[in-house]
Amino acid sequence: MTDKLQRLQQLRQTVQHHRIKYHDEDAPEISDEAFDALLAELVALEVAVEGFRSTSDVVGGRPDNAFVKVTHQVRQWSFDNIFTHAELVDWDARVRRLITEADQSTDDLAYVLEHKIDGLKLIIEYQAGQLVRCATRGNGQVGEDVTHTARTISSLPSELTQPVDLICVGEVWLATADFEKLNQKRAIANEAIFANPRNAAAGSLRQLDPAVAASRNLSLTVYDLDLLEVRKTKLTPPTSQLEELQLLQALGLPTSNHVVRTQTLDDIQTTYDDLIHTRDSFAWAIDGLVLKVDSLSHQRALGYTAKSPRFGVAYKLPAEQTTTVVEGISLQVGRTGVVTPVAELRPVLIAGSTVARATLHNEDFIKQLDVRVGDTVIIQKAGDIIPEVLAVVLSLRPDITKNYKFPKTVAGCGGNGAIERILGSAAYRCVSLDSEQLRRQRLYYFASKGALNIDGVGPRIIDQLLDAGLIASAVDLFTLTPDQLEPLESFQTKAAHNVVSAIRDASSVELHRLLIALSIDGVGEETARLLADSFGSLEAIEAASSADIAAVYGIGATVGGSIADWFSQSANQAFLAALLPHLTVGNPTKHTSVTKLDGETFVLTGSLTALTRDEAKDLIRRAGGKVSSSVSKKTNYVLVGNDPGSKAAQAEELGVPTLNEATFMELLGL
DNA sequence: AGGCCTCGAGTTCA
DNA sequence: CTCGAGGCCT
Repeated sequence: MTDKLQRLQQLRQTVQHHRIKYHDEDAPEISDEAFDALLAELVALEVAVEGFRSTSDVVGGRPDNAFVKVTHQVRQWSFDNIFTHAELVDWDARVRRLITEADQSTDDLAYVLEHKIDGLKLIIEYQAGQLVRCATRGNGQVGEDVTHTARTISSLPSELTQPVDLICVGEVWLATADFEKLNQKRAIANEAIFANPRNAAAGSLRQLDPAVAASRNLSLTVYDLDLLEVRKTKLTPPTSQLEELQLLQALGLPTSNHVVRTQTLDDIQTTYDDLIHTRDSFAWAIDGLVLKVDSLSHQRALGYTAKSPRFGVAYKLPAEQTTTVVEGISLQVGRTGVVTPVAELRPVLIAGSTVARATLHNEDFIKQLDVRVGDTVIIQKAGDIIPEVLAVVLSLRPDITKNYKFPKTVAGCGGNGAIERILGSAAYRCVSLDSEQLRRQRLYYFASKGALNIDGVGPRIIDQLLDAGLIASAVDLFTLTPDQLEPLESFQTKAAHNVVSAIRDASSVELHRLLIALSIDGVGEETARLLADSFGSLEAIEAASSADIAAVYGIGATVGGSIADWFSQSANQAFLAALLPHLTVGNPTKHTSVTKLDGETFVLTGSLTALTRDEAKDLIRRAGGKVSSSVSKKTNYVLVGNDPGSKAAQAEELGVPTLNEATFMELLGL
């Protein structure tokens, strides 16, 4: 290290130290004049050694431009995502329709395909060919100034080949190999590891100290031209996305070598399928394929929705995976006393949300993966929602780890907290189901949507009521008065009345909902409906033997036994006797022969617009149809709403006809 | 014994 | 909303 460099570093540290003392701690150790002298020397050295001023403009520990809000001159959109070939076909059809409606020809419609790099969007501004500002995307309208760190990106030219004014957009990325090395180093240094290359790139750009950013070796791929001032130059404005890329390249900006222009969907699908297999062979991480309509005139015809441009879309590669660290393994006790181990993860961003926990299912699952506290694990979101632990990265296992031993006792279980393995199952369950926590959870369930559906009374409210001693069991809910609630913290007069009236509303309850609310083993929505419909009243169910119940189509010996057992226990009988006087139980009415959908089975996925899912289910049942929760060959129709889950794809696979909301209403004659 | 299908449990949004 | 496990039917 040269003397100058060393001096520079020492100066930086010293200046930073005094800044903090002065600005943040209000306890300066040296005079203002002395500080100014140090700062002046630092600025001079920075220019001499690095060619630009970085931390020299700092006030209170930050460069005064750093992270300053920047209002983008051109709004920064992001494309919608698609995941399947079917969605691709739909998108293409819509593009063609809209172009035709705009009186343009689709004969020359072409798409440009680019890698969707897993990085961080950067908006770059040049004036007269000189780099003046770099900003993050932020919320699309306002970002943050990161010029001081972006300047350290070696492929970002500080001067263009022509003295133009322009604003362009690119992706800042960290090579996968560098990302992994960086994380290993950080793991050894006991620093938080980055979840993915995108976070690492973002973290590097958001450094105060450009030297740190420089050490990260960031790269840039520019892919879009937002604004170009061609006066005073010989340039002609581009008329297509491809020409934009060529122009950006000619100006000295780094563009991608992996751009494809095509007119066919087959080519797009082939490129996508290839990318699934080759994504790991590129230096950058790829999370999809960006498709853009090539012609700018077509793009203008297509325009924007409130959320995103219509002329492009991101065709996402399957299931994002990432790594994180298991910081602990905790045990959850469910309403039924089943004990589930859960991995407490270092929070990590995956598929658009932060994940901090993931189920480890049971003892066998933990053994099979050999997950230990301290391990780095690979996780993914199954169906883009539920985080799932896939594997342990053994090479990153710390020196001292212990294999996980399932405990013998669990806090939250009744009695001494003992648990036992359920016969013939991988799961453990509390030996004693009589504990404060379990009663609490059964009470949450009692009030929940599927059971009594007491509006606005969720776990939080129930906790307050229990803790204040206002209720001991579900029975006590029905004698609450607003006066009792109002003294509680967080309860205004109105809220107190709302809660009491919600409870009153819920006291008029359909039989099957009451059955669900009782937390009988093996009794969920469907079984409860079967019971209600076959026996007609609670008294009839109470009187039935386990054989009587098992005789019901859809209920077998195990669940039949569990139901009869529940009603035979004196504690449960006492509970019912106390509860029933407060309720008006609605026995099921025999469906009068409306047989429009006679016996046909429906499965719902996605969200509906005109109806709620529950309303749709109700309509189906009232028309004599059945609602099931998973798609099989026996399913007659799958009703597909917005943002459908995997069931839509499953329907396609099994050849089950799908309905959208409109065709569904038609079918029902509405 | 094979397949269908319900239950139960996980989680993260607005 | 989704999946795995296990109950239930054929």
